[in-house]
Amino acid sequence: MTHSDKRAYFFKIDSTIKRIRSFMQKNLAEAQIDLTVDQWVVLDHIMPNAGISQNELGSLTCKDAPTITRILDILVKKELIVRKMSASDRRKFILELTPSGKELHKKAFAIIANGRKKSWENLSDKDYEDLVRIMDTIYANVD
Amino acid sequence: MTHSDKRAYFFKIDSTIKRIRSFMQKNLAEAQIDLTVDQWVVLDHIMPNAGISQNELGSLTCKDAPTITRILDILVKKELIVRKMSASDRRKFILELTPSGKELHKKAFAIIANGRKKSWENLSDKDYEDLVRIMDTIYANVD
DNA sequence: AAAAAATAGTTGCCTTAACAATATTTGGGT
DNA sequence: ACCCAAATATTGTTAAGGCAACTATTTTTT
Repeated sequence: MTHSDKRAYFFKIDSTIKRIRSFMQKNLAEAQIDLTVDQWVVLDHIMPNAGISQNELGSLTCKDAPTITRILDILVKKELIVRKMSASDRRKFILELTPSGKELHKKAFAIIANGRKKSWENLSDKDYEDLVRIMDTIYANVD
Repeated sequence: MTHSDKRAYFFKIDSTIKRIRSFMQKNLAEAQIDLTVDQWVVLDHIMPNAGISQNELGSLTCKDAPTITRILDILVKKELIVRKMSASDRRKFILELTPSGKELHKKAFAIIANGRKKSWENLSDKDYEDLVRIMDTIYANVD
């Protein structure tokens, strides 16, 4: 491995993740699901965490507060989630999926799971372990 | 490895690349270099390819034509590159770094190389091979 | 109890990304 | 020579990310 190979690793990851994103987006669109990939990620993290606050959601999804605000604005407009006032802390919102939000989540989950399977073809469990370890190591290195 | 682990691989890569990007951005800022990471990527691809066209640059950097147009607009405004008319094809521009563009590239390269070294700590050459293979496989799977 | 600090969320600005539509130029086929 | 298709670059729209500034609450400090 040469130095010039090593140079490209950021770029390699960056272009791959862009491809995966666009692949998933295409799959959602073909299934007539009106969600962006990031909207999906947010929806998917509210699903098992009913009552979560926006800040907590931001930590889970690795998105900053303004980004969360804006994505939630869109999800509220699409009537997939509701923001309820917190009784104990009037600064906070309590986030919950609406019935149609739950329904869409279920439909989208099938599409995403299928895309994930396809995108992982020809790769092994060992590869997955290695990938996670490498990502976690880099993550810690730049902390 | 459980199914729920496997679920997260897109998210794992996505959050890691965001961290690396922000780490590199911080390093550039601390070195008083007025470049975003994507502006750096574009500049770095023009450097060894003087005379390249915008479309070719887009292929090299995995960015679409509108994105290239807008990043180049910024680089031109910062007087780091120039767009020259192509003599043979009047649809094309010929891209070149200015003297101050070359100077900034040199300065930024040192910062990026250093950041790359730090971010890869505790990882091996074998890890690098595996990472590249995994990324290339996924890339091909979603093509 | 009053002042200060921390927390939760929003808004504004700039940059990047994907997508669609457009203008201009070039090249191939007839 | 002419028409049509392809190639090159630009503009517009919507979404998302990072950063800073701001409001409204809550908590801590004194």
